[in-house]
Amino acid sequence: MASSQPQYSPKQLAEALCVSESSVKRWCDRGAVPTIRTLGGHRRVTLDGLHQFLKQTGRELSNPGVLGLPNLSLLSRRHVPGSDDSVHSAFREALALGMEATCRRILQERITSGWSATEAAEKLITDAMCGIGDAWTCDQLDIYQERRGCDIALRLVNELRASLPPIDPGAPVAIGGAPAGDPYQLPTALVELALRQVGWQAMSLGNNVPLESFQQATHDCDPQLVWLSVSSISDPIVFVAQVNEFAERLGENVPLLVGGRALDDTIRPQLRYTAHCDSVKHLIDLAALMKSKLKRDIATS
Amino acid sequence: MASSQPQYSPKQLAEALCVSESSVKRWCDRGAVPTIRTLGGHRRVTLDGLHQFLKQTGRELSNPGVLGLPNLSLLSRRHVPGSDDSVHSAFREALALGMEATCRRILQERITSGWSATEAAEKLITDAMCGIGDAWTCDQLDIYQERRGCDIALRLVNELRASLPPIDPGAPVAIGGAPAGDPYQLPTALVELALRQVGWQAMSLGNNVPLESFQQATHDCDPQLVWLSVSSISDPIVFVAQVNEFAERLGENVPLLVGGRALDDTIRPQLRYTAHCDSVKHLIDLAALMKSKLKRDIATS
DNA sequence: TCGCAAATCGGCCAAATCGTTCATTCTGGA
DNA sequence: TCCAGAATGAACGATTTGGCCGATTTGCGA
Repeated sequence: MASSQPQYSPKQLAEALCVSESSVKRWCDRGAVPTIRTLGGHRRVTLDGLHQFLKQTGRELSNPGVLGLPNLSLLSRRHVPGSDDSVHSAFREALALGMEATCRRILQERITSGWSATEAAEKLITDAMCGIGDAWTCDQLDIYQERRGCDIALRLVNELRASLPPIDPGAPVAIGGAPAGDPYQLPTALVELALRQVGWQAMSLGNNVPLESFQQATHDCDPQLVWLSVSSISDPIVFVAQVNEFAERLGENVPLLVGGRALDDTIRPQLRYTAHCDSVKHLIDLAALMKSKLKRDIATS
Repeated sequence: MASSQPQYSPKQLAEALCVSESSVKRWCDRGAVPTIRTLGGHRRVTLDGLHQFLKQTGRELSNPGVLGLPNLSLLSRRHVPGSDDSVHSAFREALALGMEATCRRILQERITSGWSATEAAEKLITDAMCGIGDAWTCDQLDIYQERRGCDIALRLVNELRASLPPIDPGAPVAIGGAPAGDPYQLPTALVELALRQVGWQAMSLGNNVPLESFQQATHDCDPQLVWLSVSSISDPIVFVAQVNEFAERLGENVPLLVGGRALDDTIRPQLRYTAHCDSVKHLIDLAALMKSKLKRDIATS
């Protein structure tokens, strides 16, 4: 997360929230607002603490300006439906120009206005990378801009990943990645983020991992779920054969989720898999379902 | 080895703690922060003293970057680093097994015991990745372990990068990356980290970037320094020709630093470049030198 | 080694914040 | 409708904080 963490005094919060200073102090003392103290005993509230408070109480800053914060309600998802495009294009442009701080800010604003980390990341990043890819094939962008954009996006995803609450060690394990010949890191990183957010102990093996190595990893980690993110296929025939062998060995008990833009209508029918996901949203729903099913199975056994 | 502990001034602590310099001075005088004095009476706080203060008051650095410390609580400081070798092998093993938290802890202990972020990262990570590479070619490790290790290491480097103080917008610009056919992201990320730490506005273009795209980037960004990190070469003849053409176009005013394990004695003599760096340490020294030279040039012009 | 710019010193003061108390307003039930 | 309990907002002296100042020290380059 951002290295600089601003802090606010009760008076500032009071003005931003349009309540009295006394109330803010009481809320701090009651524990509703996470508060730290200076050595002399003055209350200080970090930005994280403020966000936590706002989220838990469903409150909004009626006057964010005094804290130097952007007006979140204007970005609210339901309030400005038509602004999606403008936000997306702003993000895409910033990513192409290597303006990492701007990208991070847009993503953060998206999240503070009610999107989940996964939703915001998927929408903004996949859209932007598609757009950059298109522009690149049209010679409007240079290769280095595409590469740099990938690096920045990966950093953002990793930051979101780090900001998630710690994983429950008892949670079911999921592993996955991108197969050999697939150089894309972002999709599998997004899948990992999504699964972690819905409570899986998800671990991405990375990109360009041969399916034999998936098999070894499955043996080592004993997962309850395996995903395969496929953005690029070098040899379709070999790919289909290897995936099917892998699926065969996985057996019935471990579901195999596949997805990715390389799995088009010519490839997909030839593959053995448990489910195909068109989007991360789809994946999340499936994963949540499987998690609760696992829980039931354990409870009944 | 870093023998003497780093020391911080009240002003630095103030920024890291998000309080005023006056308050830090008062806290020092009150005895809350263990303080030593220079002969002339200036206050200095050692890293140990800082730890003691943070632990006793249950406090965290809200802005650790300005002290060159990683962005994590210093409370969990178990000071049992052991010998260099044992630390290295522990890190290597944790990386191979995907134990990200352990890796992060070892790296941070290294930094809080006086190493700079760059030094610690280079020593631990390059050593570990070499070791993992060796074990992999010997069939002791699986491919997925190597890929996962790279991903984790890259995350760690990016976390250190994020914990650095914000870049001075007036600082000289440096760009660089790994050329086409080179799939390694870590080396160029480490170089970027190192340059940022010594005050450059460094931006990595990523891996697998064609030299033509380097040229475009040079045109777009107008850097004062360009680096080329080469860990793998597909076609040596083409590579040499392209690097030399690139160096030619760069001209005299923009130094080209090259490095990486692929530049062996058969390749290097054929290349045009300003300097070759055997290690990141070497690179840091050179970059610091060039930065001060730039400063002088600007001052005299 | 010397000189100079930047950092730090100690002290001072206005403004902010502390904890507390009390009057007022809001809320839900008899 | 009335009342008791809870939350809010305002006011108080005591304490802390943050910025300012001229004098001194430090660190770096010539």
